Order: sequence, then structure tokens, then C-alpha cells
Amino acid sequence: MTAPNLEHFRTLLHEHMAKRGLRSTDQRRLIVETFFQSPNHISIEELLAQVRQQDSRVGYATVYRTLKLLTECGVAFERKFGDGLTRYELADEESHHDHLICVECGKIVEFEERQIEALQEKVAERHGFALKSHKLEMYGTCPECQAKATARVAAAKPRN
Amino acid sequence: MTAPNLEHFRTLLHEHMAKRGLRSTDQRRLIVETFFQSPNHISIEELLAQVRQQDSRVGYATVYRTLKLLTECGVAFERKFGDGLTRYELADEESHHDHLICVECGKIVEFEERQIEALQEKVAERHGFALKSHKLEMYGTCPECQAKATARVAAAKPRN
DNA sequence: CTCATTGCAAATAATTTGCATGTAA
DNA sequence: TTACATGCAAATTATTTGCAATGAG
Repeated sequence: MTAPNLEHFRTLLHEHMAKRGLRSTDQRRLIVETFFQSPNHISIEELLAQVRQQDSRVGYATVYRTLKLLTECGVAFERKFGDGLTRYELADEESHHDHLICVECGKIVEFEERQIEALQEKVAERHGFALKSHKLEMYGTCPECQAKATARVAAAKPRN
Repeated sequence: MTAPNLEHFRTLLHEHMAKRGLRSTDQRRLIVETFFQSPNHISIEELLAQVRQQDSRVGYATVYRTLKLLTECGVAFERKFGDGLTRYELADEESHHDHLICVECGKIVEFEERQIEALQEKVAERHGFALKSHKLEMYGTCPECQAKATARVAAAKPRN
């Protein structure tokens, strides 16, 4: 849960760009820095809205292209949860986390579990896979929504 | 790895349909039975191709609608791996499995790991979640693609 | 100068929906 | 007979791409 090391990611990105002769533009810098300061699991829409608060002329395509760039150089991860849109998060390996998702309200809770990670490595090894990344998502009802459900039942069927 | 209990799923579906006054048509039966006999992780395209071998007049929309029906009544699960399409699998809780996915060739290997499942329950409990389902996907390089990569490197840089 | 980048609009791709017609119950 | 179901084509949604103009190195 420590703050991510943004310098590391900036370096990764710059190296990747240098290697390919890509250029550093106002839009790219703005999108990247906005992404760095956004909450996790941000969508293109949300990110574009943030970006446009600084520069209203940035287009969708540029955000898509920049996020693809970040994904390619290992700075961001793409994630698809149940809703139809792709969300992005910092590829922060150091504090790698998985997700608990509430099927009622859509809330996303992050967690980390070393033992699970260790077991994953064992499984991959057993199948001869060289592991690059993983994704563990657990779907269920969060405490709040469970309470609401209980309240609904109580209201619908009052004791006489 | 035992054969799934199809009768159980047929009952689930019939109950769901009865409850809602839905009807049993030739197309639905054909699509459902084809789905039951298909390999796991089938896409709409693939399923439609199979279905059309029996009845070439079935349309996309009907397959989409039927798979949505199966998903709603808990007979099928929707899954989105990296490629842009939704794949479906039997919601076979008994033999619940997770996935190892090769990032080179797209191969999907299923596995089961009781200890991981147990730890998942513990994590959910810790956060007060009532777990419904989960999804664990591990991405890496399969043994074959690792071998191919090694061969490529050897060819590109021969020892003199 | 040269070539990558941008914004726009048009193109794709996957999925959903409206509607006239067909058909279980 | 009464809705539900179907097939088609059109609509929607998310994402990608072509292209002329712009701008970084």
C-alpha cells in the first residue's frame, strides 16, 4: 500500500520511446501524468474527462493510443471486468493486488495474498509455463449490499 | 475431470424457463444441446458454426439470446480473455477450474488447485464478502513457445 | 526537413435491438 | 389465440484506423 514509484515508470516509458524513436508531445505527457495521478481501474472515458479539464482539445484516439503505449511498455495493465469497458491500472508489481468485486453495487476492493501468489507459481511450474502476470477476481456481495438485502427481506415480510 | 451432470443443467434451465413463461423451441434446444457437447471456452462464432451444421438458418441473434439465457439461469459462465471475444463455459461448480493462458499462441490450459480456492474463501471472509464465483487467470509462455523462442535466438545469433 | 503524432471522421468488431412474421402452448 | 421467439437488418458501443495538418527532434 505504499505510494508507487512513478520515477521508475517514467524511466520505463522513456526508454521504450527512445528505443523506437517515439516523440514526447504535450498530449502524451498530459495523458500519462493524469493517468499516474488517477485512481486505479480508470476507464478511457474517465481519463479523457480528466485530461480535458487541462486541455479540452485532446481526442479519444490519442488517449487510446497513449494507453496502448503504456500497456506495451509495461507501465499499465488492461483489465476487463464485467461491464463492457476496459479499465487500466498501474503495473505496480511491487504491491501487486487482486480484486474482490461486488456483483450488486460494482464496488472493487483490492487485496494482496502472498500465499496465493506462491501457489500460482507452483501451478505454473507444474505446467511448464513461464509466468508473466496473473489476474484473480472474486465476485460476491459486499457487506453493505448483504445488509441491504437483509433489510429488504425484513421489510417485505414483517413479523406479525 | 468427471463428465458434467447435464441433467442437472437441463433441469435448472427448464425451471428458469417455466418460472418466466419462456418457450422451448427447436432453435433453443439445438443451441443448448450443441453448447453442452462443445469444448469449453467456446465463442458465439464457433457455436453458431456448429449449430448451423444441423440447421443452417439459425441466426446470430438467437445464439446470443440463448447464451444470455443460459448465463442468467446459472448454466453457463461468460469469460473474457485477452482477445476481443466473449467465450462461454459450463458453470460446472463441481469441477471448478482456473486458466493458464499462453500469451504467444493463445493456448488455454485448465487447472484446479484446492489450496488456492481455500485461501480465496479466507480472503473473502476477511473482507465480509459472500462469494459467488471467482476467476483466476495466469498469463505466461507455454513450454512449446518457450522452446520456439529459444530456437529463434539460437538461429539469429549463431556461435562462430 | 523528416517523420511521428494529432484530431477528426469514417471504419471495424462485437453485441443488441426493432420489427414483421412464425409458432409453442 | 396469445404472447413469446426468430431472423434479418439496422442500431449501439467500444475501439481502431486513414488521412491531412501539425509539430518534435
